[in-house]
Amino acid sequence: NPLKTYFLCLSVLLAQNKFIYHYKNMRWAKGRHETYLCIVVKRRVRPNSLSFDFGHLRNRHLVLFLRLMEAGALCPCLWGYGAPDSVGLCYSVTWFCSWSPCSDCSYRLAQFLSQNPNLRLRIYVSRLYFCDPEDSSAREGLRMLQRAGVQITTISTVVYCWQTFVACRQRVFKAWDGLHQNSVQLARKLNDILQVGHTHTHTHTCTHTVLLS
DNA sequence: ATTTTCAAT
Repeated sequence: NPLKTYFLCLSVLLAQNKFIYHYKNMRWAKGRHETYLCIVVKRRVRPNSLSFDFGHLRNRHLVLFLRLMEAGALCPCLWGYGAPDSVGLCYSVTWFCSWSPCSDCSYRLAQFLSQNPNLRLRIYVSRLYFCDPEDSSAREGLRMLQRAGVQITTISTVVYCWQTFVACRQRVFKAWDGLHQNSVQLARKLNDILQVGHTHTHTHTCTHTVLLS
């Protein structure tokens, strides 16, 4: 039963030290041989009611989550809410990834999303996974996600994650050194990656800048 | 910056 497996793998709260270690957005993240994925699933049940699900997965469970989405596990019947008129159901899914998705995951996600236009996905990433070479497939994967309508941004503030996914939530989040600066640099790089293929907009922006200066 | 990278056998 894939759904049972999903709930077994989905843990709700993350230990503080785990969260900080894996979500640190430093440029050279040594030893992060794991990927953490915090997710929030919002589902519009009726025009004025929302259901809300959250938790975190890691490593292979990310692939499992993908597989479950592909298998239709987000369908209301499987989730046990069984609305008979589920035609207009809308999902809003937010991912907070420690590493950005690899090219394979991006490809599968994009494909899944094209078949499920009632699902909106936002992805926040702490670090970019294998995105240094300009022609890397990981970069192309991120662009593919963007074309599939995914909003990809870097995590600039982790307070929401801290309050939502981390145990001992009463403790105030203390930002690590360079959190903001790293996030600015990362955002710039991500922007560069996503700009490729949007040359018209880019040219326009450049012209504008030249005129101004 | 010369560096990092989905962790289970």
